[in-house]
Amino acid sequence: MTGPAVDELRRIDLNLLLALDALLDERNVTRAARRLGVTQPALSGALGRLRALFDDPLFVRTRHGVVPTPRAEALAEPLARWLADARELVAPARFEPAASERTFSISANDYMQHALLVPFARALERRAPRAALALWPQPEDLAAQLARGALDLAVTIAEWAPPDLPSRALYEERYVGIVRRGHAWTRRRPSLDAFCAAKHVLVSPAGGGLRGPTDDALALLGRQRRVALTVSSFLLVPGVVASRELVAVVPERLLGRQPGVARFALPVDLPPIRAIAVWHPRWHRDPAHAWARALLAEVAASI
DNA sequence: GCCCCGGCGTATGTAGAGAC
DNA sequence: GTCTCTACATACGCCGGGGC
Repeated sequence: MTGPAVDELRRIDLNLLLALDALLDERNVTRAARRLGVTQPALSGALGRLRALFDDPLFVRTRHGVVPTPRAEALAEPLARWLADARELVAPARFEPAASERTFSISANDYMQHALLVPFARALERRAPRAALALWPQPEDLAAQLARGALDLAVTIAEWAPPDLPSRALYEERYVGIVRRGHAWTRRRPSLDAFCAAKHVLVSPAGGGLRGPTDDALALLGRQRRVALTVSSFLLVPGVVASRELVAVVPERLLGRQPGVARFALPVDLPPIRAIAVWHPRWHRDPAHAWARALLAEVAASI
């Protein structure tokens, strides 16, 4: 809206419309003034401004008060509608999951999508059947995507989250080692030497990276492992390990009931995975966003 | 900090109707 | 015709917000 239309609206004082509403209801300036908490002359002044605004007397005096002119009568219904809309506009924002058609865009790596966001999608379908969920891979410019509103939330681990963004802890889990079923390590924990000498599969979502949390933990001990293969997806790891003489270190939940692979005890201590949700501050008080965050935390607590 | 403007309250004026 | 009551309008001063 621009130009003359905006100028017209600028001339309208909401208090004048409230005065008109009270006058239409009470048909008495003194009682309408009392209802609005102002004095009679103040409301009389407001009536004068209303008359100038609408270029109509609006009310004429009678023995027992005032009666509206046809112009004022005609204003009654649209005014009531406008005031109801205005009250709705300033009422506290609400979110109705059952009626919402909002699309929630969430990024996460493929493993977290599998472990957390697939159950979240089921919960969302139950609670907000008309809403939609868009899952995205973790972008390199995560903070920028959140700031632009391209993403509502990102599920990531605390160490990788952009600094200074609001976040909420979701779940913790530990790393486990996996090898092909029947491998000697499934019966006896490997030595650190054997572990470092084995051929490892490393997940590098961005592709090409040759370091992970396992390498950092080994580096603290002055050791190094042999990475023979990198893949871009956690979900590829069990299949790769099941068919070759490779070992991998993966989040515990990834193992599940994967055929052909079995876990083994790691000879090195790794810090737990702390999964968190992060978002941009501008969404912090958005009712729909807060509802989705709470649902995500609820699902995370149940997996 | 000063000035202007708009809105409000107090005091008062005005108009209409009823009682006598 | 005059007084009284009720209700709205007007004059004036004060105050707060906005612009410079």
